[in-house]
Amino acid sequence: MTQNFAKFLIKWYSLYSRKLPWRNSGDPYKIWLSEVILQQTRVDQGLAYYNSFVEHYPSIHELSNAHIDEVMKLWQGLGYYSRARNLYAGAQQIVREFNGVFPADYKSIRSIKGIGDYTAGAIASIAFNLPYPAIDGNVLRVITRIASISTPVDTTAGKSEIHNFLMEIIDKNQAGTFNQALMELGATICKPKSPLCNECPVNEFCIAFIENTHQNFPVKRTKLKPKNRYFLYLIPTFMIGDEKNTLMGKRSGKDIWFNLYDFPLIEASKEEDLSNSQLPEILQNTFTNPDFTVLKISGLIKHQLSHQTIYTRFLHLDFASLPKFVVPNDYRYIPLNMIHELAIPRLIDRYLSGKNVLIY
DNA sequence: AATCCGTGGCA
DNA sequence: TTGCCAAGGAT
Repeated sequence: MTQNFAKFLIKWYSLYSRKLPWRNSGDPYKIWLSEVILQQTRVDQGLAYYNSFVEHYPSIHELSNAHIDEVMKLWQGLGYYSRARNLYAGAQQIVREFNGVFPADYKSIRSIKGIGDYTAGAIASIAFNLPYPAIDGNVLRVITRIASISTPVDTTAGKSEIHNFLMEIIDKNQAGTFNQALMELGATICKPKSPLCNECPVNEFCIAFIENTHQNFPVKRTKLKPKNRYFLYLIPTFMIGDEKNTLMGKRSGKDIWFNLYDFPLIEASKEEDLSNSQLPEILQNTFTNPDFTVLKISGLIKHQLSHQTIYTRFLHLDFASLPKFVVPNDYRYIPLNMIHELAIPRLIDRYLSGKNVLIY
């Protein structure tokens, strides 16, 4: 399959590829510039920036002698501005370490600021015809479909599997063309949604096409979709001697904020269960002594964690006696001025200092 | 391994 | 309209 795959792919590329200014330039600088501009960026969006950069800085020499302010100005609006800073730093690095000549070996290319695995492979293959794969998002999608690879692509195992597969099918005599063709195929035919499989030059090699499973690829590590949680924190206050206290406990178990301290917590599965109308019942089910007054209830606060979104309200209760709970627990008496001696979640710290994000 | 960086396309 | 997503590199 290998030979015909590359043959069909490259034939298709020669006939149908978009004509872009950096293609066939053979200039490592221009290829580098285009690859950096196209990181996370569509061709349509980056094209004008590429032309502008080439005009202002025809070679590494001009770029390395530019002023950073001007470089940033030219990059303005394109986003991911560290790319511009790294590009500039990279130009100076090439002047300093490689006498101003773009290095022609993978290791040196990879060492340049802002050049990672993908960009190094792209430059090495396109500018120097070295047999390295260039694995961008397009290639990831194309290859997982062709080879029906279900290993998540955003894992070390998945990346290495794709890399190994590519090393088997890459045309080592024209790796640059092969890589560009693969990316072009991903961008124009093997699209994320509604791929144009009937126009695909290599569909006969594609397991996903044959099995009609293209929509299953690429697989990404199931990022636990942020789950919503609804908290009601009770902040009871009461006097012990002449000192005002509250209750806090050390969190345990498998949940978030393990070993941090927080207030008595009521958690519900939906926001309505914590609405004002539910409060009397909640309090009745929580405390055995009803000798408290409700001082204040906060608005709804949104707190974003990596894998969950927590909506919280804080309810301040002032007790005439020591709070007694229906369900036994390990809450401890904490003088108010001692709260900040304890490790507490950012949500609570921000609430206490008035720096939280209110939904309403 | 997880998070941040920006913008535009898309449902 | 809002919210989600996009896969590169550095930290």
